[in-house]
Amino acid sequence: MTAATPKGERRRQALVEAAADLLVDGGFDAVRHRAVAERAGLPLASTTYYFDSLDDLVTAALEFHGEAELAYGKVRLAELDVVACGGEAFIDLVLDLLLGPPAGERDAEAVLLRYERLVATGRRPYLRPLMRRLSGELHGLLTEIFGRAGQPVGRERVEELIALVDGAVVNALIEISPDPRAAARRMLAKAMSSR
Amino acid sequence: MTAATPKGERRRQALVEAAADLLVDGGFDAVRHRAVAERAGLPLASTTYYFDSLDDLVTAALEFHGEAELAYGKVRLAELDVVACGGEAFIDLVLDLLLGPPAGERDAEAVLLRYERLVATGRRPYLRPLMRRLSGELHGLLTEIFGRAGQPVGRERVEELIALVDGAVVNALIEISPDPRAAARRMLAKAMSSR
DNA sequence: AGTAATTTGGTACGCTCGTGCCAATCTGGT
DNA sequence: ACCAGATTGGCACGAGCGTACCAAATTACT
Repeated sequence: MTAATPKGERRRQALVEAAADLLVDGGFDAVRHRAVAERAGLPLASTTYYFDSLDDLVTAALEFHGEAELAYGKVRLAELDVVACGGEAFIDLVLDLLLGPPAGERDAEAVLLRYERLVATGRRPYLRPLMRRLSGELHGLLTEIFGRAGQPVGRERVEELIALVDGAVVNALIEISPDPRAAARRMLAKAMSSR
Repeated sequence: MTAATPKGERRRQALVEAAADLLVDGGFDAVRHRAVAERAGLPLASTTYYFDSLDDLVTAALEFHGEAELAYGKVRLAELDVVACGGEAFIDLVLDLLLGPPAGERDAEAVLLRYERLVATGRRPYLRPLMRRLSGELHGLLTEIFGRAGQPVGRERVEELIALVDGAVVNALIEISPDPRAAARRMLAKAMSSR
């Protein structure tokens, strides 16, 4: 069900944002009708009025969150300063695109959803079209960043670097005090310096 | 609670195996008291008698499954034929260690748990000690395989190759017809030929 | 054989969940 | 102002969940 009224559209959007927040805080399991309604300050039934099912709500929340990430990436791309984009700064830029802006103490948690959603797609085929689109746009963004920074790369090389970062992150998640960004940074620095 | 009787120990083990099966088939969410009891052909209460909580049961199931994987890896290591271990065959061996034996049509599903558990550890700190141990043993096994095959590698190189495979897999999970093994194979072949 | 400890398994409690229902209310077009 | 359609929100149903309980049965040990 989609809203037909401006106010209705605002309510629907509030639900999507509340669901996206829950997604970040507690993962897929945290997105429940009642939790979403409460966080949005709306009655329970509004969640079933605007979304055919919980899967619909989860999909909308994931799309909203993914688009926000891409928007952040586009901003970073637009404000890219080609001259001040040396090795260190460039690596940080790539990491910010792939993992989001550094979140300090809560970095591991902030990064987690990026991988939960990949793995979750394995058991939720209905997420595949969305995830493929988001992933494709991210690849494009990254390719453009490399080109703009004077290091043009092919599709294979981009996929290789992304895989390296992603693999480093998921393996870092099991550490006592996980610092996935640092692990990814190490891998990325080594891979980019050796070519 | 741990069993004090031989029969009790057998029952407990049956529960662990049933839970491990459910873990493979349906992921973490599928491991429920009732589902485990039913699959093991035991009454519901046996699950709470032998395990203090569901987390305990999940942990035991994951440990059982992980040990089985390591045992498989050790077998492959033991039967390694150094001469017939050329590039292609060696890559397949490494993939089998990291992803388990090829499962044909259901390969994507079989591989999935290996990554679900990494990501799940992000929100379940109680899994960290176990996952660290399993991961450490796998790294050791892989290092030994490389050495035995006449390509000794350092810790950093092993971690890099593992990250490459893992990253390739999680990114392959969102494809229409996921073939994570093929994606990992491509990455691995390229990385190992270029050095 | 007898007693104590362990194990068994049926049952129930309290809770959360997704979802359906429907009278009341609001809104936009005429 | 009026009315059809959109929206609201309180409520309840049935299912599944983790877990506790406890009398009966079994087992281990002297």
